[in-house]
Amino acid sequence: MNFRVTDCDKGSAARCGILSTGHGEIETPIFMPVGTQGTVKGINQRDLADDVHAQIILGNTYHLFLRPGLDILRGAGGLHRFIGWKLPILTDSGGFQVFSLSDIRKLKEEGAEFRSHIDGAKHFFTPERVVDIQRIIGADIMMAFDECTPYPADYPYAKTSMERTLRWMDRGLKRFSNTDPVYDYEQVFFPIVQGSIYPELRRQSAERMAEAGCPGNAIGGLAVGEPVTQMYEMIHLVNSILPEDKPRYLMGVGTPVNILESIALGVDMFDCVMPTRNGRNGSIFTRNGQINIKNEKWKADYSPIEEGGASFVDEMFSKAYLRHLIISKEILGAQISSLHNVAFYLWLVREARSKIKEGTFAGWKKEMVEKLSKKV
RNA sequence: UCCUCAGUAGCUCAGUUGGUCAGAGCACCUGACUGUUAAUCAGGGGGUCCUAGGUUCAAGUCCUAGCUGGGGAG
Repeated sequence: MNFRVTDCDKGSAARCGILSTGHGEIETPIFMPVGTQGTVKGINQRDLADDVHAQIILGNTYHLFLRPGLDILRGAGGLHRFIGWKLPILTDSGGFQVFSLSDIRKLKEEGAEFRSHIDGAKHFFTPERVVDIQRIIGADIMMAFDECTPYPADYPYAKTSMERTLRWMDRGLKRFSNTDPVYDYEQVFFPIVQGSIYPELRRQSAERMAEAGCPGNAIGGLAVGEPVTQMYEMIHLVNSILPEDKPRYLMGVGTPVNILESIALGVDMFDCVMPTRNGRNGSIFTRNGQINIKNEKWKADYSPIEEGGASFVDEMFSKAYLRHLIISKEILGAQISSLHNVAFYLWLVREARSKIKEGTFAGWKKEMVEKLSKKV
């Protein structure tokens, strides 16, 4: 895998780059829609590629391992073929599930034991096994197994957690180096910086990642409840340590404003469930702010969802119609709002790239942040 | 005409032997949602308990009459 920074913003750490993978090139900064179970919920693969212009999507190791399972994925020839997606895929390792499914897992030095939320069966995930699984899934970019440290975490816990994640990173990287892709394209391995909100821990973690020399690095454990200013401080600190010539991936973030601010801090890759999940629940992101389409005020608003919006649905359907669909719990409502929101996110990063290239990013970002912060 | 059952929130209904009995679900309104156990979750407004009398310290709860609706008999 190769990463090439093509343009740098003068007023901030924002930059544009091209990341080439086994399934083609990705322009950064990029937003990666989340497709946990081999589907970006509510959006089919053709719309995802042709309308949304997604360049890469996510899958999840834990969820795909449980269902459909490795035999089915291997039999299909990997996740790309299984789901009919020709562009790159990044898989999260299950590290987030260590956090989000804390009730049904036991954390040990060796790894994490999960009780399947589907049938209760026990499964032991180790840093090595998670690499093996991601080999079989066939992710272009596979993530190290980590613990997404919960918030708040006191210093001793955050330190223990961060250090274990470092040891897991070493083990995962070793397994990665000693194994080959299952299919006929390159796979790469990204480690994940942890350390909660403690600068000292973040620094240590980031330094070790930098040393490891992987083709890309991720920042995890943020946007889990801490104040946003602290999140930005951590990103700023970590990005000052992570190598400039490698892509930086901020995991699980975030709101459109979070994304713009983080691009300004030098982040290149993002993923978040927000556009799909919030979309299903009636939140519509637009250039002029966030809309709760369930609100009564849209009941008879026959204007387009978003004039000049990024998706074909924006001018094809009205707010009143979308409200009707969402309130009636019609499947199409979830589909339209997901498509709109994800297209909006991709539009946002596309605009950011072009502003960085033009050298007008700072002013544009300021203006956008103001607009995007509003509730309409 | 008689018998019988029912009448409690916008809707469908819970409310034990009269004493936190003014409740639920849905609907409506509003809010959350950040590497997806979420087409989810939380909160809010809203009722002269059909009407009028009566019994009782106390009545959606018991009694009488009426009104409305369902079922049945003639």
